[in-house]
Amino acid sequence: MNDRAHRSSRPSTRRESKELTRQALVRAALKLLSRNSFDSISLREVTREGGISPTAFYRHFDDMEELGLVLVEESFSSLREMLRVARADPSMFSDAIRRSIEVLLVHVRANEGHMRFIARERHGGVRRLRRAIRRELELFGDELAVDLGAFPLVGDWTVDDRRMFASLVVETMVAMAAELIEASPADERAITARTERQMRLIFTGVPGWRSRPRT
Amino acid sequence: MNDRAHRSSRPSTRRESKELTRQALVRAALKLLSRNSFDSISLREVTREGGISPTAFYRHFDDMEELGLVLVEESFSSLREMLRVARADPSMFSDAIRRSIEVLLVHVRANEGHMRFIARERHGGVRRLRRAIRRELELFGDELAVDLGAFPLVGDWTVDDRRMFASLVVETMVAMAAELIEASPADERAITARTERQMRLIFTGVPGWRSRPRT
DNA sequence: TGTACATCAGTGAACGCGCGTTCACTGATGTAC
DNA sequence: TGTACATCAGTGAACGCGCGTTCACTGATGTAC
Repeated sequence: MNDRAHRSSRPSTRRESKELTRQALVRAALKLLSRNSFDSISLREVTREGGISPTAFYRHFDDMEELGLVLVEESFSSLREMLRVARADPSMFSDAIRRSIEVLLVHVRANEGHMRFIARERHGGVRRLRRAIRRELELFGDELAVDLGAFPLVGDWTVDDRRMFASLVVETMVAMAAELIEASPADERAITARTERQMRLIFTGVPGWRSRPRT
Repeated sequence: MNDRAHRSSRPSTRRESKELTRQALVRAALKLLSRNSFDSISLREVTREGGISPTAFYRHFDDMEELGLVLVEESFSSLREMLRVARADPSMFSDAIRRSIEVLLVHVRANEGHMRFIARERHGGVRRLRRAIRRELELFGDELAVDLGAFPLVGDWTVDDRRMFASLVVETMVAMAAELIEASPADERAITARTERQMRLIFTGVPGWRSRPRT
């Protein structure tokens, strides 16, 4: 009993190796997605890249769409982790805009596959992926809306206005990420600098914004 | 001689019907693109939808990519036409933001195929299409930067600041268009209203923006 | 205007290829006692 | 601990299908004289 409980508390070798194969498939898909969009890569390509036979794919996913949904979850959990770490960063208070852009830049460079997947499939050819990504971006925006409430004045805005604000920020940041992925390192500075000025312009409007409920 | 000149001044029946077939292929591609992304639709699908045999495709385009580039040109020439008409609209002066959003809304509803193509292939799986669309969006932004110079204060900004401003506006407008395409008519009002507030927030920052050359 | 020839948009058969999915299987890992 | 059986991740052959591209062709339209 003790021994059994002990064994089942850590994954068996079989489970472990299945998990490794699964991760290989996910990584293979992300690699192929750097050149093509999701609805044009094939199950056979993914298994070839992942190093298993086509038939073994079904031991892990019902079909390609299910793999796509896993990619959505993965991509956004890494984004949420980014937000969590950023919140704990003390330099956020003194220079939030510049620091946020820096954090996103680092995240994009460290998670190119995930960010490209989000940018590409957000408006891509697979409905369920579009919906899943839109939903995640909305949740992300809601989280950000709370953080934005910590800025002077914004805390007194209506919930609706904070959401409007957050979605503008999210949109601007996603646009920067998408552009960075395509750009050469030489253009990096120009892109982040322009985005920073755009963010500053947006924030410059804050003191003049008259937030009232339900016009 | 007179007779020949006369004949060649209007398109022959052969040219006309070739042009009609070509347009049928373009329309067929746009229709298929409402369900899939460009790199996952096939030449045979396009010709099937267009009502000709697969082999006749090559009478009009070298390959699918060339068709895609034609779609980019078409999509942006309709967008530029929109901008041209909007400029001549007298109500633009009194209520530019609301009116611009209204114009774009009408354009999206009248040109769903084109706008979906831009949103989808902008970050899609075909490199040449991404580049062509990015280039067109930059040109569009440059045109808009000139128009924005007509606003109070903005006319005195540096070229670089006007471009930064224009690209923020373009990004926000493209995001609205992409969202409208996916949305049900019931959500239309909420989307345009939110975008209008975002635009107003951005413009609220204008008086506070200190534009100077080369920081 | 009439005739003889050139052009060329569109056809249909054919090709080799990669696809998603099924099936019966293998053999290593896990479990019961 | 050892044995006998169960589980199940991964295999390889096979299927029917749609793909892009080639080729020689047809016949209506266009052109020269």
